[in-house]
Order: sequence, then structure tokens, then C-alpha cells
Amino acid sequence: MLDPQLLRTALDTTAEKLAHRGYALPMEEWQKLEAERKTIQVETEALQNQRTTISKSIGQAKSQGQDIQPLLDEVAQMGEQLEDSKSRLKEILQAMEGITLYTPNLAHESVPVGQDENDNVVIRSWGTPKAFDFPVKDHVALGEVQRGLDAESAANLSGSRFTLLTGEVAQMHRALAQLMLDLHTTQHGYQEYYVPYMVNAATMQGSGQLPKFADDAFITEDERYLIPTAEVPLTNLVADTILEQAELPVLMTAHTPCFRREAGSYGKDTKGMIRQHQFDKVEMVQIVHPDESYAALEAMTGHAEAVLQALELPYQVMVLCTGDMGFSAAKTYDIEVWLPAQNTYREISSCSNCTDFQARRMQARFRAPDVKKPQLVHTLNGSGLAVGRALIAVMENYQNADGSINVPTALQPYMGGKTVINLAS
RNA sequence: GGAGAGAUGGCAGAGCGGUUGAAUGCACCGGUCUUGAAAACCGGCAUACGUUAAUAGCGUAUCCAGGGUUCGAAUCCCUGUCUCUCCGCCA
Repeated sequence: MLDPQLLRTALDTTAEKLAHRGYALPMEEWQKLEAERKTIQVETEALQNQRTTISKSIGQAKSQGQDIQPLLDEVAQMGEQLEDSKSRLKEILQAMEGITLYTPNLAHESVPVGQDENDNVVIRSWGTPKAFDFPVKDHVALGEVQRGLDAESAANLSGSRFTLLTGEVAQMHRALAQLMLDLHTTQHGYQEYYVPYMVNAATMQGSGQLPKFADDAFITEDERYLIPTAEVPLTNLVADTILEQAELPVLMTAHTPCFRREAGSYGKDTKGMIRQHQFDKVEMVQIVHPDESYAALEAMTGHAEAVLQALELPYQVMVLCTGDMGFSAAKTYDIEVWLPAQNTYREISSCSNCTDFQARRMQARFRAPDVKKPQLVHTLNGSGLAVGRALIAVMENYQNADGSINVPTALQPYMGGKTVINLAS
């Protein structure tokens, strides 16, 4: 949620900034509502004040044994007017909330203005794609050779966009998640969490998934949502709390499955396990002082990169343009890993500074020693990394001509010292 | 799943439907005293929104949440959520 003051005092420039993100702020409607809100709210509060005053004097008169009938008559007239005024105010406030809850965050000034993913900008790259002297297989083919990746069985069990992993491929998937968690907890200062995979609507709204993106989430019969990312439960841990400044920053990480409807992505990445309804991810979340959030974004992006460097996988870092950023983000870096079979870089991590946008929705604040008023914290989240895609990247980048797969050095301790997966022989 | 109890300020804990934003204690902050500290004493100590130049005043809201009764609700009624105790079941 944006600062409502911004919409009152700087409506034009705010609307312009939002337009860069492809969001058209309904300015006229907003201004009309705001003008009416002002009048009605002042009126309602004045009426409320009058009634309270009279009610109190009724109490006094009664205790002194005086006749209260004249006072009752006086207040009787006000009742209806107050009710009307109240309900009108409620309508207006709801209508205004209907606008603010659907309005995305403002982009940071350093974010390039652009339409879509074609306008994202490469910031840096790391590593050199390996030159193969044989035709490379994609992860689907490699999975077949290793008898470890089975889309058909998963489809029989569940439908499309699910994957079944077996044997050493499943083990490597698990090993990757372990490596990531260990790296973040021992090297980067994050505390590990185990979190609920189902959350309520208020939690989904706090981090920005609801109400606008309800179609993207799976919902249970009792109206709980399967988490689309651990960002949702982790970030909401500070909802409705006031932290001491000394407690900041809070660094949290969790390995969870993520569930996404992928509505609107029909026909995209239908082959293989690039885009699934269920995938594992190690997530990083930071709760920081507002002055620190952009430095924290750089650091967090580095934490995600560290995983790829440990796995010795070539990648590039992109800054997303205004038109391609997520709803809650003010600035986002995507990290793309090299996939030789696709001969391109594919997203494996996304790190965002959400500034005070989620904090305002959740009422997550901190108290500075010298400032009386609690202030909103800034929140960040980043994948570190998507485990399924990391598995794909390792399989494809570490493949041999016979379809066997070398185990990256960093991963070997997590796989009982195995140096190669080779079920083909 | 069955039976019962409960939810009040940072914490503990009062609160016959009437001037209660809410007693009291602890914690915390400031002061007096002290060489310093402790103790004692004095004072202060919520959040949001509105109005406003104002982080000044004033107003409104908030005693789990949402409805209702009433001139008036922390207090009464209904629904929901959560917590605790006992029984059952269970990884």
C-alpha cells in the first residue's frame, strides 16, 4: 500500500510514476472520494461528539434524580442522522481502500523505465558458459537417461505442471536445498525457519498477494491459501508488531514448497520442470531500517549469487524495468542462470526491496530511540534459490556425453561424496 | 470430535451498562535525594485516523474480531477466531 498522504498531496506525480508501471490510477474517482470523505468524516465525528456529550449528561442527570426525558428527546433526533453519516463514511472508506489495495508500489528512481521484460537491463554477469563438444541434452532428456525425472507419472497423479523425481536426482534436489540453507545460515547471517504452508487471507493481503492476485493462488475449502512463496509467512511474522530499532535487521530464511496456479501462463514452458504448480524454494527475507533497505537489496542479491558461485553455474544479474516488476516491489534484481539446452539465461532468483509497501499493509513498525512515533520498517525478499530450477541448471551444465551428470564440488558432501550420477551405464 | 474456562495497555491484573483511554502493581523514561548506585519520594509513560503550518491544540476510534440491544457498551446478546484444562483420536 502506498502512503495515503502521497495520494492527497502529490496525486499527479504519483499517478505518472504508476503509469510507468502500467497502472492507471483512477484519479478522478479518487479525488471525488477524497473530497467527500473529508466532509463526511468531519460531519460524522462532530455528530458522534454531540451524542457522546448528551449521553454523558443523561448519566449525570439520572444519578442526580433529574428528569432525563428532554435529553432523550434531543438525542433521539440525532440517531438517524448519525447512522446515515456513519454508513456513508464507511462506504467511502471502503471504496478508497478498494483503490489503494490494488495500487502497486512506486519504483525507485534508479529503476529503468520500460514496458516489459525486453527493457530489463543486464547489470553484470559471472562465469562463462561451458563449451560442449557433443550435442547437449535438456533436463527432460537427462532425466529420462537417469530415470529420475518423470513428468508422466506426475501427470497421472496430479495433472500437468507437476514433476516426480526419483533416486539420485531426488537426492540432488534435496542436497541443493540443504546447501542453500547452510550457506545462508552460516555465511550470510540468516536464521532458519520452518513455516506453515497454508496461510489465511489477512496474511496473503499483508504481503500483497491479495486481493489483486487471488487467481494465482490455490485456496483450500476452509479458505486458507497454499503459500506461493515462503516470503508470505516469513514477512508476515512482523505483522502488527513494533520492533525496537536494535532488533533490526531481521534476517530469515526457509525452505518450503511453493504453490502457484500459473493462471495465464498457458503454453509457456510446458515441457520439463521449469514452470510447475509446486516447486521448492529457499527464500530469504529481511526486515530492515528504511535507511538500509537499498544496501540490503544489494547484499541479498549477493547472497543469492553466492549459491550460484558455489555451484559454479554461470549467471547474469538483471535490474527489472518499471513495467516488469512485481506488485509490491520498488526495485527488483532477477538472477538468470545459464541453461545450455535452451542456449539462454533463465530466471532462478528474484530479489526485491518492497520498501514500506508491505509494512504498511501489515502494520510492521519499529521504534527509534530518538523518535517518539513508530515508523514503518522496510521489507525485502529474495529467492536463494529456486531449488527445482537449480536442479535443472546443474543437470544441464554438468552433463556428460553419455547423459551422466557430474556432481558440483560444493554439492558432493551433501550427496555422500558422490562425484557423478550415472544410472545409464 | 465431546465437555468446560478464558481473551483488558510492554507485562501482571481490577473493572454494579453511565463523566473509563480504562484502577493498581511491575517494567520503562525524567526529576529530587546521594560522592556514585540502590532505596524512597515526585512526575511522565498507548496506537491509529481526522483537522491543522504544527511531531501544538481539538475531535474520532481502539479493552480478540465482526454484528446486535441501548440515549450511552470493556461491561448485555449473537457469530467467528485464538488460547487453556479434561476426555477421545492421532504422526
